[in-house]
Amino acid sequence: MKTDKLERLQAAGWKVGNTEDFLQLSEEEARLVALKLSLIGAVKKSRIKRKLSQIDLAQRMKSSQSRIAKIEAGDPSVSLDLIVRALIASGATTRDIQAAFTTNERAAA
Amino acid sequence: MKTDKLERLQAAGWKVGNTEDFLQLSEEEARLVALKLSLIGAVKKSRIKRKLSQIDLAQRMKSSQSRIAKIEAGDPSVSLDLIVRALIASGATTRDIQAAFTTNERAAA
DNA sequence: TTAGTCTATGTCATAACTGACATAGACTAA
DNA sequence: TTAGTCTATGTCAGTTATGACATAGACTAA
Repeated sequence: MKTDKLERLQAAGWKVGNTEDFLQLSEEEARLVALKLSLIGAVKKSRIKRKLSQIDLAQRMKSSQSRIAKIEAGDPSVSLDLIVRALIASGATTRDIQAAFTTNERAAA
Repeated sequence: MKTDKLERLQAAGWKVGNTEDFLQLSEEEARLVALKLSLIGAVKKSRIKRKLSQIDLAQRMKSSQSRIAKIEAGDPSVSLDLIVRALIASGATTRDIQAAFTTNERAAA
């Protein structure tokens, strides 16, 4: 764990002893969430760019409109698999997907 | 669809009329599979690089050794979520993940 | 040999995800 | 108003993914 974060947490009154596992996990969890959000944004951006309605995209990937809405709303029931499938189906290029990751990197830094 | 691919498929005797949806889907499916494989490779590479056993990595991400083995074996029961979580837990940097995408891009080109 | 470490594979109950459906809200155009 | 299009949200039965466990194989070192 990074020292500055550790200090901030300790200053906030956190006991940072055997809770390292927990903190470590949180940081990784946060990274995954940030990544998902980034990809979700890319889905919506790509869909709009191609002038596709949620129904259009749903048909392309053999899903349903409600699921597309949930994807874009960041619903917790949506898997990373589905997000990426939507991204691909929406016509996003590999470069677009990479860009989403890059955005994620900036946000995490 | 790209013309060369279309021609290859037609030459192979495929009827490329109203089966476009199917072919389109296959192409997207293939892209997802390629992406997964690429990330799987990155997981193993990152794990080995950090000298972690499958058990070590499993503990880091609160999973099990058998699941790590399945990830690396490309078992169909493994989700993209789990692969990416393993990748993050293995200590892979965002740059490493991006590199996996780059590899994928080359493979798809 | 024996023991230890690491990885692979199968199974299973539980948990998580999915598409489909209903329904509602926002907005636009007759 | 009315109808149409698009999106949001809730529910649910069926499907898929999960961790845990057992077990086996490969390899190394005593």
